[in-house]
Amino acid sequence: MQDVADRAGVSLSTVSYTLTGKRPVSAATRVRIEQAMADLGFRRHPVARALASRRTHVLAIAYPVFGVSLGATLNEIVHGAVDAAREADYDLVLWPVSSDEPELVAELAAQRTADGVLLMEVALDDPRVAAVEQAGVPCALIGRTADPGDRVWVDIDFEQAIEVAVEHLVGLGHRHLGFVNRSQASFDAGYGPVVRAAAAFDAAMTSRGLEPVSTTCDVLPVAGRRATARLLAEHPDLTGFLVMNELALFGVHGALRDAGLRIPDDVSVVGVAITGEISDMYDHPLTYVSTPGPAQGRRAVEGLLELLDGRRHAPGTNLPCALRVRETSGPPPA
Amino acid sequence: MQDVADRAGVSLSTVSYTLTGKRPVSAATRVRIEQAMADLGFRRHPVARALASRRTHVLAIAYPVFGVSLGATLNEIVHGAVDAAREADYDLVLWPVSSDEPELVAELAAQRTADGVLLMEVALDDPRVAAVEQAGVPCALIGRTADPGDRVWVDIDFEQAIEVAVEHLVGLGHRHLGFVNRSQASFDAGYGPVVRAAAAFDAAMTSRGLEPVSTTCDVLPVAGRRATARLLAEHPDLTGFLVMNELALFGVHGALRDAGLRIPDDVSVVGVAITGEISDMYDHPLTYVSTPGPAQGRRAVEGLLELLDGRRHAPGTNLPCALRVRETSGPPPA
DNA sequence: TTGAAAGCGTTACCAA
DNA sequence: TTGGTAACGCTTTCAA
Repeated sequence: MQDVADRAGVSLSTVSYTLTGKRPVSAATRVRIEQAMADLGFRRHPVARALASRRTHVLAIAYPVFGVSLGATLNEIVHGAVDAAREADYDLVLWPVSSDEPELVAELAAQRTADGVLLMEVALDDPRVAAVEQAGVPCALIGRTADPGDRVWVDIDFEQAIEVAVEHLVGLGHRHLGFVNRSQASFDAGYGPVVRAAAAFDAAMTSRGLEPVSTTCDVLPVAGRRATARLLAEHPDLTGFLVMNELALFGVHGALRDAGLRIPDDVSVVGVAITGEISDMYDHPLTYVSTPGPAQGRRAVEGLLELLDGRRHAPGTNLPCALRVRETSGPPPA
Repeated sequence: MQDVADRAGVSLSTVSYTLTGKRPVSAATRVRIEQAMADLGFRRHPVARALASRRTHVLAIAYPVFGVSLGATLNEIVHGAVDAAREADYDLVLWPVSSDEPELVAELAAQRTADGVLLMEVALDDPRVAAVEQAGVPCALIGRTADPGDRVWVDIDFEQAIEVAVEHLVGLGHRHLGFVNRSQASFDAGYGPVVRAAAAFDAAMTSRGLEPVSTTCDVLPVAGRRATARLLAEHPDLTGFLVMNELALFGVHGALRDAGLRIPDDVSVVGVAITGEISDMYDHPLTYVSTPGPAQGRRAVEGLLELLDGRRHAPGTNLPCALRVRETSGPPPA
């Protein structure tokens, strides 16, 4: 940077100030400096910058490399986060830690190698939150804890997602719908998405005078197959299925076919909180209610940056999902 | 750190040296210093360390957030890499960049915010390699370029993987095997895994006096379904399938069932270069030839660190795969 | 609008 | 075996 200053005939500090923009610099010298930087192929050194300014200009996202999801969902969030970070001139790195390693997250945060941390797949009582905050690093939650306080959080509006799916099928004429949720274990643990979706489904059905039929299901194709088969056995009149379980989806199809049912002639299937990528993976393009995906990551980053800059941040938000009608839903058989 | 020095009654530099171990420190003072560090809850500041030592102690891995794989395969590699890095006291971060953004990789490397870069899903002519190296940052390849030179690379021994799978099925009595490869586009592009597997399958079959039947197939369940149906139509005598295509696998099953074939009674299915996680996702636990997964990441990191330390590094390696016999393979029908 | 210089928290060189 | 101190490449305060 001294080289740039010399070549532009100014002091080192002026170069720094044209870079940071924290002090007015006359147009003339700015041009000379920029020219000098171009000539010399100058690049700011982030490490030195971080040391001097006590800001790394890096955001980290705890990325669960061993989660149970297919990756597509997480990656959409990451994508949105990356975009938002880049726009704000921040780098976004992923920390490969699974959700049950709060100590690791704590250690990484304590290193102060990132200005803020994004937490994905946040549980109701997530030790990672305290881990990060105790290190004095602000964090944003994708999902939310039981009591998020005035933290930055971005969650999915599961109530709306379920409502939209039910409305779609009921609107097509269905009266008997089954809901395949995620695992019983996560339900028992009070994991937000699972509990809220279960309640939302019951509400959506009963408010329409319909009987809610639902089941939890491990996040595995085989589990989906068994759960669906059981549901069909107990409720042979079911003509529509809501599935909020990426992997189980694949088993659901198998079970329906085993039962001799065609999609969507005999039975409709709607994925809930699914990405387009997953929908494409289905045998026939799956009708689904999409996750807000990128928007979640984006909002989380924006909120986190507001926090960092001391701007007041918007309160937490539940983002809505959008119905995408494709080829697995239609009117019930006559 | 000055605080630690004061409390231990030594100079700042001595504290630094007990930390780095680059200079002998008497046992007595070492103990005092460690005590002082514990008392004060001292933590080294990685940013300052990086600036002074010109080493970040961070390794980055270009993580394709929008790859076509299911994530499980990539994540196994990441896991191995993380472990190896941690053992060597390095941090490993993931850079969320897709493989077709070499400029991004170049920019990140030029920031010199990592001491070395791991590249996954390396193509035969991968611009990322030059991008990283031109920034003066060493890299290791998972997969390999057409001419890896004396770079560090770790690839899968696809020849062995195919051979093992063929041997397994032929050993069970099969004479007519079909191979479902990855996309035609990647074959045409000369992508290593696809080209090598195709050749290996032909070799394994012809060397046994058998006719090799194979097809390329997009990385999608529907594509797998169609490809398998076509293969069956053209070669009704097929009794075994090798599938080196994570997503197509799900479609293969559907096609076989559509044809009224039971697994493994009528037809056997073997996944090639698949992870256990994928195997578990199959309707019945899939017989497969596993990827070396974590070993790939581990070896790549080890090689990269050797490079960084100026130790001579081992040449590139093809890691072998292991056959896992589960429930989708058996003798052909009589 | 600009310059000079004091840090930022380490490492590593030069002496002792 | 230890201490003092100049970097490392920036940001930012204090002066002008």
